[in-house]
Amino acid sequence: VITYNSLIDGYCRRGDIRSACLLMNKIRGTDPSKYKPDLVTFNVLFNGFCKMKMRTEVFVYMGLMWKCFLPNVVTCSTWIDMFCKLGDLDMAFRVFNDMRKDGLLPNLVVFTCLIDGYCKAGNLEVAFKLYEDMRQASLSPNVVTYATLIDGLCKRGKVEKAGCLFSRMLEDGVEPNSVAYTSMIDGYFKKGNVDDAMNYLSKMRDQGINLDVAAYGVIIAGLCNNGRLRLSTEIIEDMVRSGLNPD
RNA sequence: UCAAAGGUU
Repeated sequence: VITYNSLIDGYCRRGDIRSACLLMNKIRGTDPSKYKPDLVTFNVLFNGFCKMKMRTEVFVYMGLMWKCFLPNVVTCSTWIDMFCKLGDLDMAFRVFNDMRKDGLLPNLVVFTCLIDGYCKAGNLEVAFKLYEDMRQASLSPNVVTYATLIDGLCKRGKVEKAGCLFSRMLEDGVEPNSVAYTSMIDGYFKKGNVDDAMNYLSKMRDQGINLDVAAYGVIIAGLCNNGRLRLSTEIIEDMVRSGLNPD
């Protein structure tokens, strides 16, 4: 089953949902006590559907799953993430409430999915309320949670608040990564504040965090959009020197 | 063996 699950996961990641489903149906069809899909098989398929925004297929397989398994935390976070990304926050919240009713404890990932959903919908109030809720549930926000909130603030133009949250993250003992820095840098560039963007870039480098392709993309575009073409060509040279190719 | 965050509009 583990081998099958990995195969199905591989198909899903390639975007080949068709092959994934065919394989799933095949192991469901080999009735005997030979192979049976387990909950992970369903989770993997759900994730594939979610990435492709195949909402109706999810409902079909939900029905199949219920016949043999109860959803676990991974199942629920996959559903919640999908509904959030489809913009159906009410449904996402419903899954969140239902899982608690069924005695499942939402974990860090579940909260972070919801927080991201509300951030992207522009509802920072609820996002921060969830951030408080998770702390009250004795869950410690990690760098993904913080990066999500920081990006939400930056995208709404609240770069100063994002900077405060960035500091709070450090006080909280959470190590920033390239994603958290990239959101801050992007936020400042979009405000036309090249100096503070470059400040965060220096901090990032001081901490020995390697710039990845997304980080370079933000910096290069930011410098270009702010008329600093000379500097941006230097950054491009850096990127090439570090062995990354502009994509 | 499975779930969450950043750049391209």
